[in-house]
Amino acid sequence: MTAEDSVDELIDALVRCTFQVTGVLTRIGADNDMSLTQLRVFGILRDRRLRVTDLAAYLGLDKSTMSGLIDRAERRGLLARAKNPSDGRVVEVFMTPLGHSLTQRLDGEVRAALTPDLARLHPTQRTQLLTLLQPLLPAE
Amino acid sequence: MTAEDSVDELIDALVRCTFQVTGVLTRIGADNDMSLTQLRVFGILRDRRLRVTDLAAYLGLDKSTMSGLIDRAERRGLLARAKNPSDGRVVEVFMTPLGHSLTQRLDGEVRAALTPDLARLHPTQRTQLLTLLQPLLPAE
DNA sequence: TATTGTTATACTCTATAACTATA
DNA sequence: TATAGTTATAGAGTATAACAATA
Repeated sequence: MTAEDSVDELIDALVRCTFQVTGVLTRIGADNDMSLTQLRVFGILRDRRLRVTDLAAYLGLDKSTMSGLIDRAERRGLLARAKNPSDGRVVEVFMTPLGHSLTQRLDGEVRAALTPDLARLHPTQRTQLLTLLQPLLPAE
Repeated sequence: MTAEDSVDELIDALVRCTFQVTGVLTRIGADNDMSLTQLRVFGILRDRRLRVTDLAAYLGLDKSTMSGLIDRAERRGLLARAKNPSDGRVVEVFMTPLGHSLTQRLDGEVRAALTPDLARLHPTQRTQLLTLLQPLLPAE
């Protein structure tokens, strides 16, 4: 097997793994009336308050798309908006207590769903996997 | 660090990695007017011809959703439908030559996008990663 | 009656373009 | 003028319910 083949095979596994994890996230989201995108938004806002534009850039979405996403989450009491006092154009977005508690619950469900598979790896292997995934993660 | 923490940390990396790869797939799909779901459909039909219901089950979608997805891809000449002669209710779906060539091109783009990251791993590490991902892949 | 697939409907996600308000 | 955000619009993705055709 050539080096190129080994990369191709790995990419194949990586893509299938991605769809697998995405399936888990999508299912758990759907059970709670949350889309995959909403899940990402909540993951990002867990420990931050961001402006609409920054949030959109983070997710690779248009500002207008963000407006809609925020609208719907705000209507459900999960997110809130606040005007920035030093620049009247800016709107900051952050999670409400309800949003935080939902996020925590969803995190628990995701862990519960994925832990059984990962538990089949030895602790040493888990450490290895964590290390090997680093090159794929977004640069800081 | 406890064993549970190590699993949690790994799940975190796995989810971030998933969003990263999903971002690559979404971007490449969007450049070719293909959604993530369409990409999955084409991945599945690469070497198969499936009935509408089986395709829906495979993707975890409703039959009616499949009808719409197939409609749009058929209108673009990428997929085709055929009646099953032995059961008049069944419709089989398969890729056209145009669909196949598009799939090949997209595969190339995905490889080109992900290879640089993976090339930063040694061949030995790539083999390790491939092995460690197996427990996460859907059972045969 | 049960199964396969489509259609009608409604809602979310998404981008583009046009707009308002602020700087 | 430029930037931040919203709104109007249009199309894709999604599920539910109702339907037609076949078994």
